[in-house]
This record gives sequence, structure tokens and C-alpha cells, in this order.
Amino acid sequence: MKNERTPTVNAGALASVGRSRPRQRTSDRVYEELASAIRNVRLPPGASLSETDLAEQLHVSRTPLREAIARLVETGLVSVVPQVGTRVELIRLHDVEQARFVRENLESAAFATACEKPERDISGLRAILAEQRRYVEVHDLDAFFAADEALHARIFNISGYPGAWQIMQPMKMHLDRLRRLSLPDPDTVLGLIEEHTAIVDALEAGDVLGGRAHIRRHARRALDNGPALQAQYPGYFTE
Amino acid sequence: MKNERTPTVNAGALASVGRSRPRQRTSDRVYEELASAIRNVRLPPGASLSETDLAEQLHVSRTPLREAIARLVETGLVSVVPQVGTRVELIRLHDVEQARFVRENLESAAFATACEKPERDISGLRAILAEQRRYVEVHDLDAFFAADEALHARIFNISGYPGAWQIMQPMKMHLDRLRRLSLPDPDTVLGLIEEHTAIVDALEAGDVLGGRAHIRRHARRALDNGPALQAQYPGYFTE
DNA sequence: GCTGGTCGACTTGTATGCAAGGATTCCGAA
DNA sequence: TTCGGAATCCTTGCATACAAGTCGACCAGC
Repeated sequence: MKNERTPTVNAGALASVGRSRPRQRTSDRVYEELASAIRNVRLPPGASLSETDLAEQLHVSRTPLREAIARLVETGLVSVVPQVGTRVELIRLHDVEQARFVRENLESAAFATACEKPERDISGLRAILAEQRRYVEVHDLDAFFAADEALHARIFNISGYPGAWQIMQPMKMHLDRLRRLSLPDPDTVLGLIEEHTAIVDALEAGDVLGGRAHIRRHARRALDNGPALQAQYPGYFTE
Repeated sequence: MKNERTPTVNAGALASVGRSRPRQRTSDRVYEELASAIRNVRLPPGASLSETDLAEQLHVSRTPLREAIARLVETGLVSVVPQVGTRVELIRLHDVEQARFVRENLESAAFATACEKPERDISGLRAILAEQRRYVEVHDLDAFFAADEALHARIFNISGYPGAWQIMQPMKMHLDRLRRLSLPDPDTVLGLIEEHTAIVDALEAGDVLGGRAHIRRHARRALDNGPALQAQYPGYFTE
């Protein structure tokens, strides 16, 4: 492998903008690539990752690849056993339930805080809702998923605790894989939009209790599909 | 630097048990060492870390050190600017406030859940409380700090959501540095014990509202000292 | 004295080579 | 046929060499 600092042919379009200042490191690019692949279940749970093979596929050496893997281990997305192998972590419903607890309570608290803000601006949320409906019509699940994230992030922004959303990101990856698996079901998608609408309505009305109930239902939806998905993809789960 | 796979002289006793199976990797050891040093403010905020120097001090090569640093970057404890340098992140009170929000709400929710458990066992908590009082008498702040962690972890255990505590760990590091700085103040320590006692009492009595109030006060205590600590250690803070 | 430019010492980023250990496979013997 | 053992392949872990960039100091010219 010759030195290819800026390969003209770069496998995989890079959606992320990248920090402007330091030209994005190879390590970072690899990390984004792998994390995205794992979240979208393009790299399915249980898939084994060979460092040498991956390095060759991504046209990088093992060093930056290993640093990316170290970060993925830190977030619990992959596990590496020293002289045995590296694999994408299986989905543990128990862990997902823990993540659900965290998300439900934080989002509930953020919602309550947001309701107290007299200057809260709902228009952005409405726009995202409309956007989501469009994505459903054209069956663009990935865009729908991204908009879903944006909507919840916005609620945290309004609450004044955007950091809480950021903090949840690594943990949420586990939840996201399950949600991504359950997305092909049309009923699920419609239900999600309905709940989103209800949440935004409650926020506009300042209805704390009602909104919390919707958030609670929203957060538990993914987990409800858990057993069915486990039956459908038995190899993706453990315990 | 000769190959020293298992150095006989290992700087710094390692409290963590370590996964039994794979003999702890050098990278892991380095990570624990650095993370602990940063949390205890032995490596103060703003300290610059030279990879070559650090590697020499720790008797390892740059490779495992860099992997440890990559993980520390992932948790936001250090920042590295490509051709400039690596430094321990300064304390941002804004970030600490975000962490406070997360901790207060999660702990509050866990407490409420724990109160519902009829079989909740308080004896362990009482034991930790007694332990903490002993540590105060002998002025062992680090042990006091560790016991503090153990107590809160136990509450999450009782609630049935130990994972929520685990999930908070990386974020809590930021909060911990502030708490560690405010620990030398005797009033602070006594206040902490008092609040702990009140929380445990409330848990025993099943007093959800009372307990939540104490937890709220407890979580905000560290932040209250923020401005004073910022005045005392101006170089440790930013923004 | 001040300013501009160049050189050098330092930083991190990447590639590669080798070492150590586990797992599988294949062959031989019972 | 079955069981045992050894060798080989494949895995990750670590160390080192080199590349690229940034910052600062020093010196020359104005």
C-alpha cells in the first residue's frame, strides 16, 4: 500500500462536513464511516471485522483504523478480544432497556423544561414534521431517521440543555440499531409521526403532563418491537 | 525502549479489577492511568501532554498511548490539535451544568423507581455511609470520593437500572473534576454526608418526593461551588 | 529599534515490521 | 473410526521509522 494521503478515488461518499480547521484525519473519517455503517446495520451485529481486511478495503493502514476501533470500543459498539478477533457487538435487549430508561427520563425532563420557556419557537419543529411526512411518501428511511434525530435534538435545544442530547449519543447508538431495524414496518413509521405531532402539539400548548405521556409512549415503542425483531433476526441478539 | 511486556515495576497501583479473561492490555492500563490522573486533577485542566514524553514516562511506545488518548478524546477529557499539541480539556461550567441536568434527572428517576421496590435492601447503603464517616475522620479524600461513587451506584443497582449509572460515567468525569476540587472544604464534605443520610433515610421510608428534593440539592451542590472555584483556580476554567 | 524571513525544533499522523497467542486443520496412531 | 497432537494460519498488540505541519526563535536588512 503506497502512501495515499488524499486518495482520488475515495470509497464511500462522506456526508459529514468535517471540522474546518484541522483537515479531517484519516482516523476520524474511518470512525465516522464505521459508526455510520454499524448504526444503519449495514455492518450487522455479530459481523467480524478483520483489521487487515478492513484496512485494505478502506485504503488506510492499520494504525488509524485501530484508533477508530478503539473509539468504537469505548462507545460499546464493537468488542475486541486480543488474539481472537474484533466483532460488532450484538444487541442486548437488556442494554437497550437501560438506554430507554435514560432517554425517556432525560427527554421527559427536557420537555418539561422547554414548556417553561415562554419564548419557545415551535415553527422549526413543524417544519421537521412536514419534512418527515415527505420522506415517508418517498420511502426514504434514512432521511426519515435523520429528521427524527433532528426533531428530538431541537427539543433539547429549546429546553436549554443541548448537551444532554449530545451526552446521550453514544448510548443511543444501541437504541438506534433497534429502531432502524423496526423502521421498515409502515405502521411503526406512521405511529412515530403521530406521536411526534402529539409531542409538538403538547409543547406548543405547554401541556407538560400530556407531553410526558406521549414521550413515554414514544420511547417505549422501539423496545416493544424488540421481541418480534429478535424472532426475525435471531443472530443479531444475545441474552 | 526494550520490549517490556509485563513490567515488574508498575507505576501506580491499579484499583480496577480488570476483565479477567484477556490479560489487561497496555493500552487499557495507560487509559486507566490517565483517566484517573485527570479525574483526580493530578493532571490539571490545561496541562499539555506530549506523546513522546508521556510514552517515555509510562515506559510504553506511542502506539498504545495514542489509542488511550483517542479514547480520552472520545469522552471529551482531552483535546488534540493535529500538528500543535494535546492538552487536558479545561472545565467549562456550561458543560458541567449540562451534566448536572443529566445526573439530577436520572438519579431522581432511579430513586423513584427504587422506592417502588418492596424488597429494597438498605443495609449496604448504611455500611457505605459509616465507611464514609470513617474516611472523613482520617482525611482520606480519595477514599471518600470512591465511597461516594459506590453509594450512588448502589442506588441505581437497587432501581434495576445499573446501566444508567454506567452510561453516565464518561459524562460524569467533568462533574467529578469540579467535585474533586471542592472536596478539600470541610463544610462541603459534612454537607455531602448529611445529604447522603437524608437520601438513604428517604429511600428506606419510601418517601419519593422528599428523596428527590435531597437528590436535587445534592446534585446542585458541586455546581454552587463553581464560581468560587473558578476564582480560586482561574487557569482551570474557560468561558 | 523594528520588521520580515528563514531555519530549526517540536508537535501529531501514518505506515510498516515483528512478536505473541489462539483456533483450526490436518495427519498419524490407536 | 476416533482421538490426540503438532504445525500452520490468522488474529490483535506493540514498537519504531518516517512524513507533514506548526510554532517560535534567531538573524539579517531596513
